[in-house]
Amino acid sequence: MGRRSLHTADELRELIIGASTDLIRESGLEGLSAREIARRIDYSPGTIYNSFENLDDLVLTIEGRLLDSLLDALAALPPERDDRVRVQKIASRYLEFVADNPKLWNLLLEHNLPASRSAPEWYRQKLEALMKTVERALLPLAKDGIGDEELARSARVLWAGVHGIASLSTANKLSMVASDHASVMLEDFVRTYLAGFERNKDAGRG
Amino acid sequence: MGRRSLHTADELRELIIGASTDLIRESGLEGLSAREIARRIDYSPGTIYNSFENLDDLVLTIEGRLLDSLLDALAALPPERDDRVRVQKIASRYLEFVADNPKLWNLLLEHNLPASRSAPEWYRQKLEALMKTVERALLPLAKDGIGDEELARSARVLWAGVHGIASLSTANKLSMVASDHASVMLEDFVRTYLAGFERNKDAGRG
DNA sequence: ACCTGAACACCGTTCAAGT
DNA sequence: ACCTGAACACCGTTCAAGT
Repeated sequence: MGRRSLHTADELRELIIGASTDLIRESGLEGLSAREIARRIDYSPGTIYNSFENLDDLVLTIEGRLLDSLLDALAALPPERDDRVRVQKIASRYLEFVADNPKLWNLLLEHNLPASRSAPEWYRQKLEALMKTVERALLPLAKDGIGDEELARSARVLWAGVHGIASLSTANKLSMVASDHASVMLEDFVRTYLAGFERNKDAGRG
Repeated sequence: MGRRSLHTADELRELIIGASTDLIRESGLEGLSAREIARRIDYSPGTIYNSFENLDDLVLTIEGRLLDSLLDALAALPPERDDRVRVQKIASRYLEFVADNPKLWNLLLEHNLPASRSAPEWYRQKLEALMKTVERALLPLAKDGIGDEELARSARVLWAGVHGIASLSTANKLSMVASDHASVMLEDFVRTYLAGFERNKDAGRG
């Protein structure tokens, strides 16, 4: 029938992203389907493929926005005098963010690109920005003259740990973390890790 | 047509599990379908539903076997005089296991039961057994008179961290961990965490 | 008793045809 | 130019009917 320009290309794109985000919030990646999106925005399934190459691209776009809002949330954190507290705040803001958007966050873990594709450059850059945030927070606690590489590794290790706790608690995975205890565990983890990290400052390896 | 008893119920069950495991090894959870299993074992799709209630039950069974073999692998670890080295060995045996069975291991992360179901008791027990292994390894490094609860929490925190590194590296997720560096990061993580953990032995909180 | 295979209610994606 | 909707190749699951 060719209903023409009821929405601009941009509006249509946003409609699709909005409906998809709703669907994922409601029932996760499993709940997302091109046909269901089409039903909700009152277009035919085929239309979605004018705005996005396929569902993977749509999901990647949503993941990108999610990473942006996490970056914003971390950037909005008030300044902190105590460097250890600053790392703690970053970690708990992350946990809070994940807890506020559990299904949406799970996208980042559940969604696998086909083996033939790897994540686009802009996606990698957002992750890189995230790591830089952690590195900056960690730097004041590091021993003098720590190398870029060692700092980067420490930040990734710390982040992986934070991520492990957050993801196990939120996805209710390996059901080992009661989610109401996640914040306690996280604080415990960061404190313990930082204690070990700062110990490196004074002495060599234990 | 009712081809009768070509295989016993048990044999059929094993055929299904075997074909499913192959499929997952080849192409992950996405590659698994009742119809494809049926094709491979030369039965009709309906037959699978005589052996398993549905695909979730089948997947849960496979996850159980995977956890069993991890438990076996950890139990087979040779004794170790140094307590810190023992924890390191457990962690790296875990990483090795995950690296050897990446897609299969990903089941544990990707596969979500419907909200209406929670994991069966036997499943929780296997996870509990895993945690006990970590707790036992951690105990000699803890301060005297550490409480059961604190030990349990520390073990979970340590495990979550190990898990975070392993899962990010294997799933190639958040593409922040070059997988050839995973073992270095893991060693770094365990060393740093243990240093912090043991510091608690002597002093109060930092 | 065991197994089939059609049936139902779904998918993602493409593309000729319509306005 | 934009959108449709039928078409193709798939799903999970059920269950009457066959041997």
